[in-house]
Amino acid sequence: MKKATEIAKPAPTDRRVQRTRQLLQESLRVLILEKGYDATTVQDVIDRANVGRATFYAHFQDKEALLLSGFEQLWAHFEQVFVGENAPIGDPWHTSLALFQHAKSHRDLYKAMAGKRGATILQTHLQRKLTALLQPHLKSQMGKRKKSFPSEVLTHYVVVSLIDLLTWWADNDTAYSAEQMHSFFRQLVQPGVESVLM
Amino acid sequence: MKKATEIAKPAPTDRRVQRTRQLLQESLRVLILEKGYDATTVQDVIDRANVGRATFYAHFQDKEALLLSGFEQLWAHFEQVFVGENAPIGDPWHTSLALFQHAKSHRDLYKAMAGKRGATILQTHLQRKLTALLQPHLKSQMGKRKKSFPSEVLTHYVVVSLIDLLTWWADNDTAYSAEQMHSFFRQLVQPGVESVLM
DNA sequence: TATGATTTAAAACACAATGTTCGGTTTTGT
DNA sequence: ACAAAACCGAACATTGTGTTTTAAATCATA
Repeated sequence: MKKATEIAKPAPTDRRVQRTRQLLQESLRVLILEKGYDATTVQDVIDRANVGRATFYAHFQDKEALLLSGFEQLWAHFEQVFVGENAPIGDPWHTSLALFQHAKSHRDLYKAMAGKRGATILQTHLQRKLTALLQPHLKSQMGKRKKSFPSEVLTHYVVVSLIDLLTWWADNDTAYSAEQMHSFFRQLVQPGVESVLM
Repeated sequence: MKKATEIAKPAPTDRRVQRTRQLLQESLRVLILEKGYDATTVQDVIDRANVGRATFYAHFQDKEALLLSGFEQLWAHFEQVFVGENAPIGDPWHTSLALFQHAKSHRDLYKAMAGKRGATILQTHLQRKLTALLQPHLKSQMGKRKKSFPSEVLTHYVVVSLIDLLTWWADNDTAYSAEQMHSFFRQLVQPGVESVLM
C-alpha cells in the first residue's frame, strides 16, 4: 500500500517520465504546425517521438489529453508571469497586453495551441480561462453604472474579441508587435465597452 | 450520350433525388443538434433517413459535403432575402440586422450550422462569406480617412465580432430579439470602428 | 399495363485509426 | 548486481470510412 502522506512532492518521479511526456507534447506541436491537429494521428505522434504505442497510452488517455496537458502548462506559465508583475487582475486592457507579450515569446506554442490548425477544444478552453479572469471585473464595473446592458453579452464580446485577435496574430505571420496588437484591441474594443458602461 | 445543350434546367431531375438529398440534410441537422457534428457518424445519418449507404455516397462525397450543401443553401437564401430588400451591400450595420432576423426565422438551422455543436468548417465558411461581403465597403471607408489602421485587422474584427454574437445567440436560448442582438452589436462594435475611421 | 432505364437498399469488402494486451527488453535506483 | 519501473513492438478487437456488387423498387413512357 502506498501512503499518500507526502504533500509537496508526492514521488521522486523518474526524469524519464517527464522526458517522455515532453517528447510527445513537442511532437504533437510540430505535427499540428505541419498538418493540423485533426489530420495528425496518434501513430504520427509516437513515430516522430520514437515512443512505443503502449507507452503513449500509459501517459495520456488519448490525443486530446496530450493536447490539453500542453495547453494547461502554457496557461499556467502565463498566469505565473502575469501575477508576477502584479497587474490588476481582471482588467481587460492589462490582460490583453500581457497575453500578446506572452504569445510573442512563445510564438510556436501559441500558433499550435490557439491557431486555426490547432483544435477547437483549445479555443473553447482558452475562452473559459479568459472568461473566468475577466468576468468578475466586468460584472462589477457593470453594476456601478446605471445603463443596463446584459453583462453576459459584454463579457462574451470582450473575451472572444481578444481571442480572435490573438489567433489571427498567431496564424498570420504579421510584423505587428505585441504592443501594436494590444493597441489595436484597445482602439477597437474599448470605446464600445466604455459607452456601454456609462 | 447526353447532350448538355440545355441551359436553364439541365434535366427534369427526378423528384426522388431531391427528396433523398433533403432527407439526408435534415437528418444531419437533427443529429447535430442531438449529439454534435463530430460525434455524428455517416451510419447515424443514413439510419435516421432510411437511406442506403451506397445511396449516400452517390449523392455526397462525404459527411462534410453534405454539411456544406446545406450551408450553401441557407446562405443563398439569406443573400436572396438580403438583396431583395435592396439594402446597402457591405454596410456592416444593415448586414447585422438582416442576419439576425434571418437567423430568427431559421433558428434550428442556424443552431446546427453556426452553433458550437456544428462543424468548425462552417464557421470558417461563414467568415469567408461575410468577409467577402463587408471587406470592400470597409476598405473604401478606410481609404477616405487620414488615420492609418490596418484594414485587414479591422475587417477581421468586425466579421468575427458579428459571427461570435450570432453563434452565441444561436447556442444560448436567450429571449433577446433579433433587433436587440443587432443593437448590442452596434453598441459594442460601432464606436471602436468609427474611432478608427476618423 | 408492359417495358426499359434509373434509383435505391443491403450486404460484403478493404482500409485506416483507435485503444488494449502481452511478452520481452532497457533503464534506473540502490 | 539486482529488482522495480518504464519502455518497445507486435498482435488484437473495435469502430468508422468509402467502394463494390446484386437484386429489388420506382419511374417515365408508350
